[in-house]
Amino acid sequence: MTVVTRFAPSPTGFLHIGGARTALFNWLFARRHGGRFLLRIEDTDRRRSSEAAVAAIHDGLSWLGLDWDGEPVSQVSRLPRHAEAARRLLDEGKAYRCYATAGELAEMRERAKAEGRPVLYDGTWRDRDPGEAPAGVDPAIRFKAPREGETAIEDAVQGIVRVSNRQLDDMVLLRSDGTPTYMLAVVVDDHDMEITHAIRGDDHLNNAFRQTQLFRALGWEPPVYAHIPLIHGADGAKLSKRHGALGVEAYRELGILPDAMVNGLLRLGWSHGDDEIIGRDQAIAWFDLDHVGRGAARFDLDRLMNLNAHYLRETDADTLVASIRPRLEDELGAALDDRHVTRLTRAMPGLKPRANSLVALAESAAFYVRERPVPIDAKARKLLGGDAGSSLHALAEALGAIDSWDEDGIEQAVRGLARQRGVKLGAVAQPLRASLAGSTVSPGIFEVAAILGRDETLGRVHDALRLRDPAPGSPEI
RNA sequence: GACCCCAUCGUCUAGAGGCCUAGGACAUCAGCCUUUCACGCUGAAGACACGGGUUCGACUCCCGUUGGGGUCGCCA
Repeated sequence: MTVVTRFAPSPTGFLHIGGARTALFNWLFARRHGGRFLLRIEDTDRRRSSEAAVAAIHDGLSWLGLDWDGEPVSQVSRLPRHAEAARRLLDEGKAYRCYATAGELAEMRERAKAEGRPVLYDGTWRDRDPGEAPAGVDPAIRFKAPREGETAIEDAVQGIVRVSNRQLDDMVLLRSDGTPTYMLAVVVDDHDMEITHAIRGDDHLNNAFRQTQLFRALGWEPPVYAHIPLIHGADGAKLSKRHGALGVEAYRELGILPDAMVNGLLRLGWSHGDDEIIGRDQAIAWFDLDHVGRGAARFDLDRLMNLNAHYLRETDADTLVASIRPRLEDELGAALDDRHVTRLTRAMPGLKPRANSLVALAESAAFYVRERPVPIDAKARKLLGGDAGSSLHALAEALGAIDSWDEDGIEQAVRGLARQRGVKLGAVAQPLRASLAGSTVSPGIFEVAAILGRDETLGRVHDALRLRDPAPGSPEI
């Protein structure tokens, strides 16, 4: 039997991390078993569905690298099929027409609530003579659910879960306007798409009972259900759009790498012993339903950032430069040329271990490609004050005398200078850093100078000197 | 309210009756490394919600309590 899973979001907003994780688990499970992973857009509620949301879901999945098999299925397109199933049930006496109005239903619920009974449809039209149907009212089609006994599901994550049939009422299959409800549509589509495993959020656990009944009534076998716990917000409540939940694109904006996101989402609810860093291929090889946790988890940005830092370090320089290029050009307001790109590429090994996101990486890389004079921040200016002047003069001289402009040569020159002046290395290295990076923080300063090149380095040192002692008439920096 | 699910450090988790003096990771703190900041390394602090059983022995099994979450739509 080929494993077939599906991700079935309703297109009412962006793809948030809960949905992303559900998609990931389904994708992983399908890939693990060499099966198919399908995408189905549950858009039977036309009023709340939007094309933009469908696009956002596609974008989100693509960004995460969760490729689906075949064309996405739009649930509305299958309306005739759904109606057909409802009609069949009607013909077989397993469903009936219900003429209750919205008002009557609301009243019914009020009453049940007041009397402390379960809030369920009371089945008024279940056995009522259709001849009593009020004129001019379009009926909804309801499922004739079993009233005795219980319904059980064997959930791959939750174990056996059973509920008394008295807790389940006659759900609507077809609305009075003839459109199918979610319950009917999922069952028919899961069957037609030959879904073998339905991995979805815990919030669907209760639906599984009704869906199982429907499957049986239609003479079909339900898929294996696996209800995974919801991801909660920092306050422990359900993650929802109105709850400040972020879409995956928000994490992309934050400079998170897809691999880090996938790893982070994976570890939220699934584990493999003490392993924390689990790459995509490893995840496919290892993923199973047995190790999905049963308790709800909260999403922790710190952990994600740590993972992101790891994957950042694993990424090669060219890819990284390409990734931060748009941000950099945006920041600089100018296009980068080949010289800049070469510089950045050489700088990546030094920059990578200091960044935990593409945003941070771009920020820390900016000084490499800024035009002179580079802006000097407040802390760096302090380093350039006091007696840094003579150090800088001496530095300019020593650097100017270097034969081979490489990291070793520069280090020798600068260390030699410090020794010669009887000061600690920091006394000359820090002013140099401030001049070159415009900041008190940067990769190793010999490396920075080597990558910047002799002319740029000396130019920036002289800029710093000018900043200290502006020559008459020269512009303030 | 009814029904369903869940419950290990602040957070994510390992743990399938003795391997637990409860392990790992993030975060926190201290130290090392060091030209800055990171990275890295070393160490510290930090949890089995509570109460009953079952058992020679419970984090692990059962029951209850408490707490949290979910669902009760002609939404999905």
